[in-house]
Amino acid sequence: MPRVSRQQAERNRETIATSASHLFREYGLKGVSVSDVMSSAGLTHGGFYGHFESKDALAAEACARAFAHVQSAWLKMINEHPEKGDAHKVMIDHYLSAYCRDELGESCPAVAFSADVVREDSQSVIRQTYIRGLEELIVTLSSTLALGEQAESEQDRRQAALIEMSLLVGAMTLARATMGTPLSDEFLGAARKSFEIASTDLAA
Amino acid sequence: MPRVSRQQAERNRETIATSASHLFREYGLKGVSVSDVMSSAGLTHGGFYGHFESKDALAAEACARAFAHVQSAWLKMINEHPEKGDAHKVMIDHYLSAYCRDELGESCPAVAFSADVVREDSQSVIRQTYIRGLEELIVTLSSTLALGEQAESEQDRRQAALIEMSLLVGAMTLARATMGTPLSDEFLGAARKSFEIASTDLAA
DNA sequence: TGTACATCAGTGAACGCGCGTTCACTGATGTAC
DNA sequence: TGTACATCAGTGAACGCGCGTTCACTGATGTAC
Repeated sequence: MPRVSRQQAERNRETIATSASHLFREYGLKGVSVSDVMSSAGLTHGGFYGHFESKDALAAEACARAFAHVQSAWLKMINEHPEKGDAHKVMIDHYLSAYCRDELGESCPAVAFSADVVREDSQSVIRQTYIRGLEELIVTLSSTLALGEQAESEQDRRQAALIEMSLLVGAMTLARATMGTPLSDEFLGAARKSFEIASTDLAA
Repeated sequence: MPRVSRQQAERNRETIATSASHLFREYGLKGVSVSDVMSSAGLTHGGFYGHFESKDALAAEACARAFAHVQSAWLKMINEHPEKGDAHKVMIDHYLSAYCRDELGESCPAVAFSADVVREDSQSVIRQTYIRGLEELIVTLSSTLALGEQAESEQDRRQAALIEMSLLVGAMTLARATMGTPLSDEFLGAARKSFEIASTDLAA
């Protein structure tokens, strides 16, 4: 059934990218072949290079899409919780939920792609994509911070956001690596508690 | 030059395991072949299966060795800094140093193996090795915590250790992924600052 | 609107390559006398 | 201590396999009249 309509071809491209975004996050860049992605999209492997220049190019696009997805989810939460600090709490609770830990394919790209990105050289497209996506998440996270009443500097906000981002990524990484043991829930619980205490401190 | 002495054979096994421990941390389990490990140890690939049952078995041993190395480094710091809280500060400062970020081959195994471990099934030897090593690091880290004067519970200590471990792993992961950009140093700096503030709070 | 034909999205065989693992072989080591 | 021989650590060719990528082909789509 070759030669589908242009509209269908564009839809196929979307499906390939979406499948890749999920598969790469679940199994890693080297744990998924081009054939895996294509059959997951209901196609055969040969047509791949009509849509993407290389596996690396697909990986970069999959990474960008994953970041865009988290970014829009966070913006949605911010819109839906206009009261100061509410959105922040919702975002953190969702990020550190057991659901988010278990659904590897929906994983936060900052966690899922980190190991692969570290091992790419710094000029690679996926690395640049990762850094841009991460920087945008930090800015968004920073915007939700309701620090104390005292005049806090912009640097304080950014620093707080960097620490929070690190804690989110670290707790999720370790909770995933220890999945199936009590330690896994302990990591999520401890991190959530840490955010609660910080909020209380700031509110006081 | 086949048939070396038993002593030399045992030394070769050590070299293979040590090389693997460094290579796997730098390039990931799937980024290093058995041939890579063997030639890094100055041997040819064929002899590998005389020393290890499989690549997976080598990976598990390499992971165990990396954890043992960090554990002994921490215990050494604790011994050398008996004053309350001093060892903790030294450990944290070292962990979050630019040197530790840049030397991927010497990397903390909790960071380096996390992505590979997440993608192994929960019965795999490397996963069990990782979890045991991580749990031991947490206990050691917990033992260095000088919490406030008020009677803190054992749960408080453990929770604080889990949070600290998460922050260490997250900050290092993100600093590595953003290496070569200013953001990388920002992550390390922000995390170090976070530990300082926590210490000040506790001291007060 | 209908026909003729060029286009090109998708197929599946094929490419060279490197992987984890096996194995017949070699020759120094270790042992029995 | 010296000799004869069994052992076995390391070598390198070979195995089947799956990878990323290419390409000749097919036939429905898109277009020109």
